[in-house]
Amino acid sequence: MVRSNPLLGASSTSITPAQDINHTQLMFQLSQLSPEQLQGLITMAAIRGGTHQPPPPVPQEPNTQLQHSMIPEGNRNVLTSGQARGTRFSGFEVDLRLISEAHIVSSVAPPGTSLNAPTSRREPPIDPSLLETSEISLVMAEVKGLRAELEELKRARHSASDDDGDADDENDGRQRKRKRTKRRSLRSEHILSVKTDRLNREQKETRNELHGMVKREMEELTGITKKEALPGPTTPVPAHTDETNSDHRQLMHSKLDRDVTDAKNKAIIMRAAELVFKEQTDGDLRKLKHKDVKFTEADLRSFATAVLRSWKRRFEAENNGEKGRKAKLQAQKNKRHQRQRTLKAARLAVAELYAEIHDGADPSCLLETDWMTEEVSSLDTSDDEEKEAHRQKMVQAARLTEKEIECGTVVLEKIKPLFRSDEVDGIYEELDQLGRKKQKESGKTYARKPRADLGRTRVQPPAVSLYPFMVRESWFEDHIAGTSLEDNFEVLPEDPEGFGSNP
DNA sequence: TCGACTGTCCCTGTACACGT
DNA sequence: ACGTGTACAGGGACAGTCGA
Repeated sequence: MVRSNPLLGASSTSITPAQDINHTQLMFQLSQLSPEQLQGLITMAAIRGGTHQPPPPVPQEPNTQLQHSMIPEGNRNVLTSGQARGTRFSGFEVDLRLISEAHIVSSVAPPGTSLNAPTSRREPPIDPSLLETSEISLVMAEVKGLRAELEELKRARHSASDDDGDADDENDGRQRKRKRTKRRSLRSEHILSVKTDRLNREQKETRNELHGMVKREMEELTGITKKEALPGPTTPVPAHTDETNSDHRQLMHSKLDRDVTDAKNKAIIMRAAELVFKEQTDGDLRKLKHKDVKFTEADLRSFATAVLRSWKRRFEAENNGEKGRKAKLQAQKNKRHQRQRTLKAARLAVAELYAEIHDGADPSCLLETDWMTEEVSSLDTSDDEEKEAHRQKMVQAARLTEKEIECGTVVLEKIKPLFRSDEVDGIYEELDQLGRKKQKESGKTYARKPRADLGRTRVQPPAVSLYPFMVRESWFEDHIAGTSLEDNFEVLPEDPEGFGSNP
């Protein structure tokens, strides 16, 4: 099979299978090298390709001699044949195939005898002062960039496959090869974008710190802050004045009516990630609490994208009628759910006390958020008159004073789930009493929104499986049996210890 | 009287799952 | 890869209590 190496470009001639170096594989191998090793390879390739200006005579180091001597006769012919085409990097022509071949040669050499020798014992192959001005330094910059990119990919692969981290670097080449063939997803490319429960404490803290930094950077770049209304598509872009250095600069204008992939949005994401990455990888400017947690610029881009999505959502809720309505509904639902959780937490707080009174019967397992009474502040209707009439009923049921009514005191209406049996209702009632008693004994009483019970109930079965003793028989027979709801809930095989049929 | 502390309620932002 | 729906943690606002 003959195919061209994409890295060598269109001008590349056909090459034999032996010379066919997979781009990714090659870059991966190159990434394993130290800067000195790369420097050696580039120098060798340049010399063999005839593009390298010979440096002034310098004492030949043992290792550079070894590098040279390690090239077998056949490969030397290739290197010197001049048939391989070059790739132009910043005005300097260097043959990547030559580099790759030189690398293959070096990679099979015994450790310590070639390029694999420890960095500390190696000297630069040419006078370092020459590198500063020579074209090689430009190539080095290019290669350095590629190395950084490959480091990101390598780290991502490690984090995606397991949590062993750097230990994988010690694995043999066989395992590495297996890993390389693994399919990559975008998620796996981001160290800090893996599921947060797979991160350790330091990584989580660093993640939060970086997220905050990226967000602040984006706020500065766009002028968008939490308190202000989000700018619309036609809002003029104001000039930003930095009072500390009188630097007048134009704010970057986000397009919140467009996707995060929109060119302007993308530019903001890239810029914010770049600025934070530069700052937080700079030894002097780095402010992160944990100095050794690794992260990539891709992580920061991912965070920046999430920030922009969040703004976009807010913008749409403010400006799109249908989406705004949905957002309001969701907020209402969240609020109700939150109250159920509060109720659960309050009952959980006295569960131990309950168990002490009832021979160790622990009611904690009966406290699912989903099983708690709902508390709603208004009727779900768009009819204002109906709403007001319902409020009046609540106000009366809660026995509000005239003053409280005038102040618009909010009353929460209890909506009891109909599935609950008398026994479980009794347990909840006792827990609530214990809670009230506990608070009374502490001598502290706090203002709470008044509650009203107008007798409304919820027929829907809960999503969480029920214990048999919790189910009200009449509810099942009247509302569930024989209906489509019958398949919508599940009853556990037996009651918990201390309750129902398991006293 | 005032500041510190605490409980309650709710908003906001983040994380995750899922569909496209 | 992206948008969307949803759950939930964190923290702010507010109000009541307590002790100096």
